[in-house]
Amino acid sequence: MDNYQLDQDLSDLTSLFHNNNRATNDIKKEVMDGNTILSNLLMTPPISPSAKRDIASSGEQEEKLRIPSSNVKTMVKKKKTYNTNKNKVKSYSTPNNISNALLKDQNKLIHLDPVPNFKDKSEIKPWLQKIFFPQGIDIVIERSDSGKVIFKCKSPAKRRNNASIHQEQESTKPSSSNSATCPFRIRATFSIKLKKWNIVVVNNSHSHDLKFNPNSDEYKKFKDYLKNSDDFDTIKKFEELEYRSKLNLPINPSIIPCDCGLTSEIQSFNIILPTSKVCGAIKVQKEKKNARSMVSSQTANKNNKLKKFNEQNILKKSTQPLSTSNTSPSLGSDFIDNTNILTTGNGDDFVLPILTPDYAVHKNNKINPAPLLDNNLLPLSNNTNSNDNMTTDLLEIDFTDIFNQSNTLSKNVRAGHYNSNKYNLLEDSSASSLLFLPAPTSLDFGNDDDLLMSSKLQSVDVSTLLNQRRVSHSNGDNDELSNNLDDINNLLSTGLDDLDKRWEFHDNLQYKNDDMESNFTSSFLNENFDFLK
Amino acid sequence: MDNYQLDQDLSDLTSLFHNNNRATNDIKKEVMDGNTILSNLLMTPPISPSAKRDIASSGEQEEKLRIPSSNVKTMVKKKKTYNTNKNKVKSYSTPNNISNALLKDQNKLIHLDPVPNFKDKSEIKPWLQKIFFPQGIDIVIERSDSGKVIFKCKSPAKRRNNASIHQEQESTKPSSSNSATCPFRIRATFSIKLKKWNIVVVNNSHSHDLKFNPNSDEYKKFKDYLKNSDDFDTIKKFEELEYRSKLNLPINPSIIPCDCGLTSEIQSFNIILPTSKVCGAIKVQKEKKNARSMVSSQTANKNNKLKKFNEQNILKKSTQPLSTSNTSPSLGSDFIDNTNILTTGNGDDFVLPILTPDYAVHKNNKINPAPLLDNNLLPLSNNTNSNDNMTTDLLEIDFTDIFNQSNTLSKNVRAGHYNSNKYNLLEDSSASSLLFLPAPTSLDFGNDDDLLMSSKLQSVDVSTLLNQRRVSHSNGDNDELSNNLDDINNLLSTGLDDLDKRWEFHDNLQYKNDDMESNFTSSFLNENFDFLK
DNA sequence: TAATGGGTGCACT
DNA sequence: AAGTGCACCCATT
Ligand SMILES: [Zn+2]
Ligand SMILES: [Zn+2]
Repeated sequence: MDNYQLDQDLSDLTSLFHNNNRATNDIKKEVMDGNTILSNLLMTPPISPSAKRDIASSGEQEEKLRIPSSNVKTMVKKKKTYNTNKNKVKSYSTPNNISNALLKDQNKLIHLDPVPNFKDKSEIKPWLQKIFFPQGIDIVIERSDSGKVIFKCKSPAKRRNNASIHQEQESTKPSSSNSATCPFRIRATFSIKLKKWNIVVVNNSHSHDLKFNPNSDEYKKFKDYLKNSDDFDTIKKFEELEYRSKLNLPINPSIIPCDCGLTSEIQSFNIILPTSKVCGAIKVQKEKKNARSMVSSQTANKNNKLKKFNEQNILKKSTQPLSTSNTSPSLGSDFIDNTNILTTGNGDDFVLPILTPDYAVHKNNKINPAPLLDNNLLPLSNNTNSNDNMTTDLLEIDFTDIFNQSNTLSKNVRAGHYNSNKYNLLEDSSASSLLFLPAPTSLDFGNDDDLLMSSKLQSVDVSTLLNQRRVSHSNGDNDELSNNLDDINNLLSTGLDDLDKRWEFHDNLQYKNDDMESNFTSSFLNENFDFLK
Repeated sequence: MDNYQLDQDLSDLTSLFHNNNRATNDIKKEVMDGNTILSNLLMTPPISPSAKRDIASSGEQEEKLRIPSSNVKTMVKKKKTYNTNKNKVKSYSTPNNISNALLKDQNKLIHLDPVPNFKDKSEIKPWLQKIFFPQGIDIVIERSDSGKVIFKCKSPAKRRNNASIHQEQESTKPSSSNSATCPFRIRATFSIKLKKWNIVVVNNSHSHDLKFNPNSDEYKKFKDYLKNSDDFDTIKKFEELEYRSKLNLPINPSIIPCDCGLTSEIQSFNIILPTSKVCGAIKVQKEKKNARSMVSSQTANKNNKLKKFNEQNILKKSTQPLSTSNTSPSLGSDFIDNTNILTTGNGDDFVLPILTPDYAVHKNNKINPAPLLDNNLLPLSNNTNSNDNMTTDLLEIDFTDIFNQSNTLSKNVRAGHYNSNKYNLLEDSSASSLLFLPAPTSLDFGNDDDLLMSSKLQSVDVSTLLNQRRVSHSNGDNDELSNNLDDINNLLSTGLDDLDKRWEFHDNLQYKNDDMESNFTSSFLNENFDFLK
């Protein structure tokens, strides 16, 4: 999965070492003489991946280092590791509370509980999509069988449409941010004893930004499913989500019901930017267990048993999973009695995340906008999406209250409310999670040169979001206009409070925008956010 | 895929560096002081994969080494290449002549012509399997849509079953010879205009040995297909092929009819070992064309057209491709008038390849036997395969004539007949095929230290085959017996003729065998090959 | 279906 | 030699 990246790592580390050797050539001389082989190894210009594999795997790094002969088809000892997640700390989350868990438990297993009593394997994905689309995570099935479904997230950076002709430059393609490298996984396994599906978020981290994309194929299929399920409530909620996304308004995940039966009221609207990058994830080290008595693998026909079970019992595989059921996954009556449920009590003091707007900060300090927002962009036009049969008039939604509310409550975050939440039910694994950043009790910007606003758990208020939104709304061309941040900062100054240094960008920061968008931003701000002035 | 291994490499290299630092601590002292950052970096015990990713992707390794911040996305330019095969030299082959073409045209596109008028996409694979199973190529579909099917070969080296318990050593797995790396491809594309399927062998080379494996899943499915098709002729032929394979007898590809309508009589039985490694393949270098006028990609909806065509016309997709048809792909009446057909005339002087027995020679001079031949091994037992309903009694087959014939005719190869064949219809592209080895006019063994008997086009006779067969028939355990080659050579001396040096193995050559197999070999030889004495 | 990890055929996009 | 969603597999502990 990650081999290109790791390959890069290896060669980069190699050249690090190499440069290190050269830079301190005199001093290193004797060292190199004492380690001729290693040095030679690092001096040879291109080490092929396979050659490097051979080098690294040649023995247990005893005393002598030897250069492997080429063309050797060495049998590389390679051991699959199993049960690597057994050592991970478990956390539990209700589906409604998943956004908190995703933020906090980045190196834990997050058990989703409760889950509906799925009648069919195909019902799991839409149910999860209801939860994870608002989190900006577009899930697809990576692998499945009769008793297991592994979901991964379908990250963006896909095939680009070449709009311009005579394109001398090749279409750039991010080499390390495709979905294959993203470690995020959700595992659903069916327990025949309990006759229920267990759902666990396995690797809660991402190699890419999180952004709800209403144009994705998966989302379209998901909407079709909702229509076929006559789940009008969810349809309505997702229309709101969609609209907010196109306006880059803050997204409140709680607007989507999870159908888990626990519709705990969400009372706090504090806004938190979720981390968009892998930040706290520490994969559990794979332990080498010495040979213990091996059980004979008599479980070979387990899948067959499971199939038989499915045939004889409730689960019936449908050939068209997206159009099968009027059985919308739902309602408390479907639930199995589960005494293991750990809930967060009454759900008070939840800190809900919202999604970062459509942008990505790159190392070279360019802000790359996400591709193409369609022409539904303008909020007050009648140019709504082509989805017919919708029951809600989106123009009737009033976002002002939400903004006021979040703007107000975000101050509670700074006042320390954030740390008073009680959703961490198990012990914190901070001992093993060296990279984990605790939730901030005060906002803390501008002290991170390269990261800009990502990579940290950050509490912001609506003005920040609007500011980001402005930056993010370019349409993907290469024009680079220098915008006047001061205007925006002045406009939003009443909302900045004590957060003055927030938008002191790097000197050489460049970001993209276009005129239409700028105009729209200004007028939109003027029309809708008088309270900021 | 390989990230665990590369991960290992990285940490191994890290600890190499680390140990290096410690072992030469005094000298390194200053170096480390001058590179505090790097050293610290390497000193921290567990570098998480993501952290390593971040480290490696930090810029272009200029002069200063700095610790990069996380979350940097580097954009790597990567260009898809299209029409890479346009520059390849085309050759044409009838299906019956494919074995020649595969041997000779290793860096050409081999157009198969004629092909039947397939009623359904699903008919293509079985038809190709009839051709390529006898070549030792187990094809699977890599990708398909309504107008295209890409086949690749499913190479061996799969998941091994662990026979022994308490296996301290991990299951070894060849790291570079899996099917993903084998370049061999067959492309079938449907032409709407001609209303026919065109089939082209695209990359005629392999990264592995070619060996017909009757135990493969694909072959079992293929046999099921044949049964459902009531194609008794083919069933019979493949039973013979299967039996020969298990006895490691030479396989004559012509025994399988191709149903192309051209049943040209095969008259020559010269035996040639096909190359088992990538030897003559030169992949066409992907050319960078400077910006030329790009044609607008208006072919986006071609697939839709094809689908519509398929719906309106003959092609109907069946949901169960292996059990659909009594329409066995067959017979001249199915053919479309095709004026482009290039044939080989009367098919005289064809040099037919046979497959190497079940072995693989590795660089370390160990002969690794192919996995597990089942208990059908003994030729004279009634312990035939569990496939019922077969119409032939395999025990009635007399192999002696075949051996005599091939033994006799193999001398024609040495006499120069081999080069007199006329099947190369297009101009030879020897200018661009630097690695292509012309067909040998005399046999030539023992001058290849490492490759032993692979990587070259070689003509052998039956005694060689028997000898190889003996070596190959171990059953995969790790015992290494030293066998007495002299006995075999004496036994077969009358067949060796002028080929004396053939079995002078390398000194440190070790090969595997077991007692049962040795006994079987001896008795089998004694009973059936009196003519050799 | 105990839990967990992975390979890969192949059709959809 | 499209990339990938997904399912049918199998592996180890
Ligand atoms: Zn992800
Ligand atoms: Zn191959």
